[in-house]
Amino acid sequence: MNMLEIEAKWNKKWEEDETYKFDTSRIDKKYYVLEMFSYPSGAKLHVGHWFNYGPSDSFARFKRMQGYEVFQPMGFDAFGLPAENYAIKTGIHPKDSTLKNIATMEKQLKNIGATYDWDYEVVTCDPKYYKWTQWLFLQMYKHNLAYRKEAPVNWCPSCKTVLANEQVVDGCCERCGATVVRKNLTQWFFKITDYAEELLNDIDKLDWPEKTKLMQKHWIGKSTGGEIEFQVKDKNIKFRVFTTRADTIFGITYVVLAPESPLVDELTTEENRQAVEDYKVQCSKINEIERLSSNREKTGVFTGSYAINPINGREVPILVADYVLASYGTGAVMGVAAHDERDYVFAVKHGLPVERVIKSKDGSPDDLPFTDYGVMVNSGEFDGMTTEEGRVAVIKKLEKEGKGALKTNYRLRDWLISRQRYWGAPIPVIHCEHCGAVPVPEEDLPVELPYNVNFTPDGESPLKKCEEFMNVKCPVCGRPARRDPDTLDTFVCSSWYYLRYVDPKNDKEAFSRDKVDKMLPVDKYIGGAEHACMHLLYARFFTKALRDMGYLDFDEPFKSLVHQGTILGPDGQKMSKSRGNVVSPDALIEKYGSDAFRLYLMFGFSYVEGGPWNDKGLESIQRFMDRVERLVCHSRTFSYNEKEYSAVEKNLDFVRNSTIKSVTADTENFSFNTAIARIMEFTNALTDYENKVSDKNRLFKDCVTDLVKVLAPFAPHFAEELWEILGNKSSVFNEDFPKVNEKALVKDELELAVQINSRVKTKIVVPAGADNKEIEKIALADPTVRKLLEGQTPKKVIVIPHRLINFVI
RNA sequence: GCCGAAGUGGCGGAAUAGGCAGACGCAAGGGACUUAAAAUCCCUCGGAGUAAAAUCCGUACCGGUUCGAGUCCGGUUUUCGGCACCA
Repeated sequence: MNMLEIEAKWNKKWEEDETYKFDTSRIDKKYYVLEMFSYPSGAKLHVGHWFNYGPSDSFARFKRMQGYEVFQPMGFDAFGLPAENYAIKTGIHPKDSTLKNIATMEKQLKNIGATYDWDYEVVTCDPKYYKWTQWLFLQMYKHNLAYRKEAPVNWCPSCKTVLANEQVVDGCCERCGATVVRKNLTQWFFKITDYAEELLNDIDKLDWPEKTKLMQKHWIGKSTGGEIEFQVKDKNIKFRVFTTRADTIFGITYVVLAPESPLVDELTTEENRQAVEDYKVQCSKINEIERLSSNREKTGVFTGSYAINPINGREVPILVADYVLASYGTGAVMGVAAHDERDYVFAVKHGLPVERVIKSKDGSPDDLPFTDYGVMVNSGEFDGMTTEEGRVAVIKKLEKEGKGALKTNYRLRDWLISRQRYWGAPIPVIHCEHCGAVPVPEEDLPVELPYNVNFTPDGESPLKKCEEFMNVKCPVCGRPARRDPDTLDTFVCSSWYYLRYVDPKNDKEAFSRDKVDKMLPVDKYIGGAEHACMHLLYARFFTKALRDMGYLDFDEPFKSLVHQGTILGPDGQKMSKSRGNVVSPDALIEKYGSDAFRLYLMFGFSYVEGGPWNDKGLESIQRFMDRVERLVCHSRTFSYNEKEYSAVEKNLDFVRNSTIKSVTADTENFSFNTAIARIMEFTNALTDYENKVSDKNRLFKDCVTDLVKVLAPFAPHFAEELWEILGNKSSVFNEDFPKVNEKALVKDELELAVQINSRVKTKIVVPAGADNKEIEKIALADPTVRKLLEGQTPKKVIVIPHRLINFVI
């Protein structure tokens, strides 16, 4: 077969017949399969894209054959940093390069032969799309879920530009090598923390990989504890710390502020100011991952001020140290050297006292620091309380005095959405000297991204330099005002695209409520595990926020989730241009066809694991396809009898039905490699029958028909061609996926392994219905078993139905 | 560093809920057919051991639980993903 011709033939036919157009009249049977949309990078589709889209499409086809009306849209996550960097390097405008890349990728995606309905395509950089991204921002703003505050950015003092984390290499600018510092800018945030509790609680309802759920739980990072208020000695200043271990309050020997805490300036005395300022500069050069590294030396300086422990009036020094983060809790912690690992290391290094106030419950001697839960000692009225009791009792007491409160804290931070970049959706806000930050009226959307912009980095956001964009009239007072020069994080665009897909041409609203309520949630969402915490959490947040605003009526966007693994380069490294290990499928597809290529990807790798690329097995896939083709062609030439099944036929029927059963279950689980292995076994059994049985039963022909059907989702063009060869006029994808005849799977006899002391020694055959007693009896009557037992009476007999019997002697 | 996951033949990978490790395939070796090659078909294929068996060892490493561990528990180690401005 010339696979290229066949693929072209069927692609054309499917398009003409609109085989895969979503039929809205069957919406009650809908099944929404969604793959994470692509970033349109310059390169062509690589092996990784195919690994994502090919198997997902096979899954979609499988669902279609099960009778579902499958909705499988495709689109592009088109804004983002790479296009802008490319523009800076080459002068090619991000819009031009992006649209060109999209055109190329669309063409290539069509070649996969997937069941995408391109009528529903979504492109995030299209003003018709980002109009609604901006509208969603306005809704967030209206519902108090968007606000501005100061937040640090990576700043390259030499390029005078903000850098993405990715552009910072070992603390230096990737372009010029200058040391990157942190600098505060006023930026927009979404209040995702308002939903922390619900985001956490609903995780358990999701059919997602357990590891992903766990990662999100840790990311949200709920911890229950309390806030404790400290009075600063000789100053009219109070501040709070968050702690989960209020029971250690008598052991506080110092207090630490994050270097970025606004309190630092207020609390630093004149003689300490220089040292503190120097320290802050030093800290601004270190990133958070390094800062939190527990084996890094714990640096810090004294502010010169003292805090008063509210429980016992004791004065303790206030220090500044970078192991405390401004973004978590209150940006201040109490130092309990005896009962916290980091505090202990810090205290020892800085000569601070270590005072023990918790002893272990069982009284065993233990080393410092003792971080387990225990019993309070040297703690006045609280002595004898356990950690569990004390951590509440201490806060309760302080609460009565107005010096504390029980408090739940989350590690999750609000979502920073401002980007000081060009290639993104402009933030629809106007800044007026008189009226402040004013949202753009909805009727003025979209705020279109101007084309003629100088995006070379020189200290300003690119949009800020575009006067015709920046200068507008204030929508409230009409006086001259300026637009917000920043654009939205691309994660904002991708947090709602699954909603837009079902209604992409709607120019009255972001999506019709009726449509999303009928089509959502997504039944199967497929994408990389690297999105576990960010994209997947942001999308969940959007859904919940929109629900509360009354725009939709479900709680979770993605009912079921699967992560595909990564195909690495042949060297075992992640594919990248710079490593030069990117594998292009084009030549292989030209040689073997896209079906063989897709089959190989599904057969050769675990879908969830991925692995290093090698194309050694592709030929074998071709051989397999040849075998199937031969079977199909031969099957037309035989004449068949309709006799009752002999043992050979019974066995063939068994293989047929166990194949159907396994392939159904495996495909459901995205275990494509084993599904295809089962189809190969079925093919082998059929070949065997063809070669060995001359008077062929009608069963053979039926099996060949089923073989083509079960293969269809995995090799769509090939199967469609075979289906035609078998004399059918309609598409094989309008057929039902074969159903299991359970009766054919019932065997009269079973083979069991016989173990002596848990080692397999021999096998016995027992009637299928035999109970444990009977099995034991049959085994004991077996001459080989009797010999093995050497006349001994087993101490214990264990029967595992359908598997084995074990004699312990 | 922290969080999450993985480690099985020469290779890709299988092993419902703790029950016959290595399904399926690749590579390799041997054979059949052929003038020959290709294609196709058949056999062998974790290691040691043996004439063949028996037997022993074997799922990263060390230890544990169990009649029985690739699977569960404790520890070690290596690799991969994420760590909030790559998407």
